Amino acid sequence: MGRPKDSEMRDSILTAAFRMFGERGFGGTTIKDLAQSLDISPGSVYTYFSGKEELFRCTVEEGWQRFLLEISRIVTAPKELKERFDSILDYCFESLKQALPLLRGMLFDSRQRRLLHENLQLLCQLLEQLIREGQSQGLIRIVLAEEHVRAQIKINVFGVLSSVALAQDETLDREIDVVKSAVKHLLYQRLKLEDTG
Amino acid sequence: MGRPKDSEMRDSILTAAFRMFGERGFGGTTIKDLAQSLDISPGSVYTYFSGKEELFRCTVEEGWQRFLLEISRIVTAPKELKERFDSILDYCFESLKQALPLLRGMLFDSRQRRLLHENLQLLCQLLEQLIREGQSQGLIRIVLAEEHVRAQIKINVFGVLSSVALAQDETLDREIDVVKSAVKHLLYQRLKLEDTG
Amino acid sequence: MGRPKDSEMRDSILTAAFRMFGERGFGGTTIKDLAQSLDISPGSVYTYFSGKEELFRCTVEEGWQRFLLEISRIVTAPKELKERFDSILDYCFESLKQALPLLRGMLFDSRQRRLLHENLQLLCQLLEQLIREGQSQGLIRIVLAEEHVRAQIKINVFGVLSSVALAQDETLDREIDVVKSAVKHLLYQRLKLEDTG
Amino acid sequence: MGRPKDSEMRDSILTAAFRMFGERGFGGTTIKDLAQSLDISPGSVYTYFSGKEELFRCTVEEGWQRFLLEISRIVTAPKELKERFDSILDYCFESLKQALPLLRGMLFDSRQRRLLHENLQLLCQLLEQLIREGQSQGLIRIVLAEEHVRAQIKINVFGVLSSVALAQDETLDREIDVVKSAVKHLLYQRLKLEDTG
DNA sequence: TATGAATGAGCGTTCATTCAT
DNA sequence: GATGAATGAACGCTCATTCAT
Repeated sequence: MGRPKDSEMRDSILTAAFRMFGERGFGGTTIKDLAQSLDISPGSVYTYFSGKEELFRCTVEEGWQRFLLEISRIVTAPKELKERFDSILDYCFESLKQALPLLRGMLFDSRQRRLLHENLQLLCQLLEQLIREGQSQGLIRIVLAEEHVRAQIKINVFGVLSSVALAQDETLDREIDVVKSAVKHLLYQRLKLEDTG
Repeated sequence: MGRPKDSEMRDSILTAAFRMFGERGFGGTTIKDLAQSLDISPGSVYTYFSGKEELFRCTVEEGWQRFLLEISRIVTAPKELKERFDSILDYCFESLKQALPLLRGMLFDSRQRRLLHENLQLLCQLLEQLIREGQSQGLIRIVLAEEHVRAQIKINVFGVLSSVALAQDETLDREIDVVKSAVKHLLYQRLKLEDTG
Repeated sequence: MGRPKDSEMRDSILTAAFRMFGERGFGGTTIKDLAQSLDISPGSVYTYFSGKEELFRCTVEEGWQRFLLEISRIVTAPKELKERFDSILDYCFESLKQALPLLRGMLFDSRQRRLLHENLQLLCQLLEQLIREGQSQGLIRIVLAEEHVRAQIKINVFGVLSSVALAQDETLDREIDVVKSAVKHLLYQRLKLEDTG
Repeated sequence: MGRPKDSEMRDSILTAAFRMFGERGFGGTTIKDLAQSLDISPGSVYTYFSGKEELFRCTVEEGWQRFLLEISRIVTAPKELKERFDSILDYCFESLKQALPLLRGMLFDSRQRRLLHENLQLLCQLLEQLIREGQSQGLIRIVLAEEHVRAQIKINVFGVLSSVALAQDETLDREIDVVKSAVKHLLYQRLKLEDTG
C-alpha cells in the first residue's frame, strides 16, 4: 500500500503557500521554489492541487471563510455591545497578524483584487450591523449620514489592513499594536464607551 | 552609455509605462507591448532605462516626487489652515484619480511594497505637520496622544488609498466621491471647522 | 522480478492497452489512465511489463501473431483455392475491423514503423504463396513478372489498411464494405473466378 | 537596424521541421531539438511561428497545395491521355520521394489523420477525373461500377503512399522504383495503353 | 542612436517510472 | 504482489535582455 493521500502533505503545502504567496505575491511565487521550501518535488504539488491558481484560491478561501464566520458569530452573540466590540477588535487584529502573509498575497496580485474587496466588504457590513445596533440603543455619540458611517467603517477597515500589510517586517508588531490602540480609542470615543484597553 | 537627459523619448516612455503598469500591473506589462504602444523597438527602452525594474521605479518616483512637492508647497503656504486643508484634500483626490493605475501597480506587486509605504509615510508626515499647527493654534477639538494622532492619519491615508484602489472600475467615481466626502466631514469635526463642502 | 506468466492480469492489461493505444495513440495513452480503466494502480503495470514501450510492443505482437497464424492455417488448408481466398478476405477484413485501433496506433507512431512493415510483409508473403499456387494451377488470368505481382499484392494490402485506418470514424463501416467489395472484384477478375460475393 | 525578419530563417525552420517531423512524427519532435539542429535557440522558432501546431500545419500545407495544384494542371492540360498519365506518375513519385519525411510525419500523428485523408482524397478525385475521361473516350479496357473504380484508385493511391512511407530507409529507392513500375503496368493494362516505361 | 531578431533562463505543467509501505 | 504518492526530467512556451547591423 502506498502512503495515504491524506491531508498532512496538503496542509503542509497550504501552509508554505500561505507564507510564500504573502512574501512574494502570486506572480513572484514559483511552484519550484514552493516545492523546494518543503523539500518535495514540483510535481507533488499537482497531486493535491490542479494548478497554481487553484492552490492560491484554496489558500485564500479557507482562511476568509473561517474568519468571517467567527466575526458573524461574535456580532450576533447575546452579549453587551462593548464586549462584542472588544472581541471583534481582538479577533481581527489576531487574525490580521496570522493571516498577514496571505492578505499581502491578495493585495499584491491584481487578479485577486475583486476577491479581497468582496471579503473586506462583508467584514464592513458585519461591523456596520453592530454599529447600527449601537445607534438604535442610543450608544452612538455622533450621528452621521448613513453613507458617511459606512464610508468611515470602510476607510478604517481598509486602512488598518493596508497600513499593516505595507509595513516592513521589522516594525510589524509595533505597527499592529499602535494601530489597534488607535482604532480602540476612536471606537470608544464614538460609542461613549469607556476606554479600558 | 548613460541615460540621455532631457530626452522627449524618455518622458514618452515614462508616460506610457505609467499607464500600462497601472492597467496590467508590473508582471502583466511586457517591454515588447510597451514599446509597441509607442511605435518604438523593445531595445530602445534600454537606451533610457537599465531594465524593467528601473523603469518601474522611475515611473513611480517621478510621480510621487511631483505629488509630495506640491503637498509640501500647500502645507507651507501662507494661508488659513482651513484653506490649506481644503487644497490638500482636493489635490490628493485629484491625484488619486489620475495616478490610480500606478498606485494599483505598486499595491499589486510586493517588490514595490517598501517604496509605496515610504512615500505614503512622507505624505502622512506632511499632514501631521499641518495638524500639529492646528493644535498649537487651538483649532483641534480633541487632543489625542501624539502616537494616536499619527496612527489615525495613517489609517485614513492608507484606508482612502486602498479602498479606492480595490474598488471595481464601474463604481470607481462614486467610491472616490463618497470617500472624499467622508474624510472631509471627519476632518471638519475634528478641527472645529465648519463644513462648507 | 521477471514477468509472471499465465497471469490473467497480464492479459487484462494487454486488452485494455489494445483498446486505449488504438483510441488515443501511443503518445496519447498514459499509464495512469490505462491503470485507472482497469481499477489497478499505475505501479502494477510495471509488474507485468518493463515499461510503456514494451507494453506497446507486446500488445502489437500478440495480435499479429494470432492473426498471421490463422492466415497461415487458411493458406495451407486442404481446400479449394477460391474457398481459401474467400476465407482470407473474410478473416482479414474482420480482423481489420477489430484491430483497427491498434493498427492506427502503429501507423500513428514512427517508433512502430518497422514493426508494422515487417508484419504486413509477412501477410503479403502468405498471400503471394497462395497466388503462386493459383498460377501453378493455371488459374491466374494474367501472368506478370514476379516482382510486379509482389508489388501489387503489397500495394493492395497496404492500401486497404491505410485507406481504412485514415477514414473518419463516421464513415468507417461503409469504407470497409466498399474496399472489401472492390478487392474481391479485383481478385476474382485476376483469378478467373466467378464473383459470388 | 536589426536583421530583417525575412523568409530565410523561416524557410530554414520549415526545412528542418519537414525533415524532423518526418523522422520522428509530431509527438516525437521537440522544439528544442529542432532548434538545436539549426543552431538557433528554441525561442527563435516562436519569432516565425506561433507554436508547434502552427509550424506543423505550415510545413504540411505549403507542400500539399503546391503538389495538388501541379496535379490539377497536368490533368487539365491539352495533351494526350497517356502523356498526362505518364506526367502524373512521374510527378507523383518524384514528389513522394521528396515529401516522404513530411508524409510520414502526417501518417505518424493521429491529429493529422483528417488532414492527410482529405488531401489524399483530393488527389484521388483528380485521378478519377482523368480516368472518367479515358472511359468516355473508350480507352478503358474493363468497365467497373463507379464505386469500384473509385475504391481501386483509393486503394492504389493509399497503398503506394503507405508502402513507401513504411519502408526502411535503406530499401527506399528500390521500393519506390518497384512500386512505380507496378503501378505503371497496372495502369497500361487497364487503359489499353502500350507500356513504354 | 535605433533597431528587432536572437537569445536562453525560467515558467507552469505532465507523466513514465520508482519504491516505501 | 499490489499500491499510489512522490519523483524529476522534459515538455511547449514567454519575455527581459542583448547586440550585430
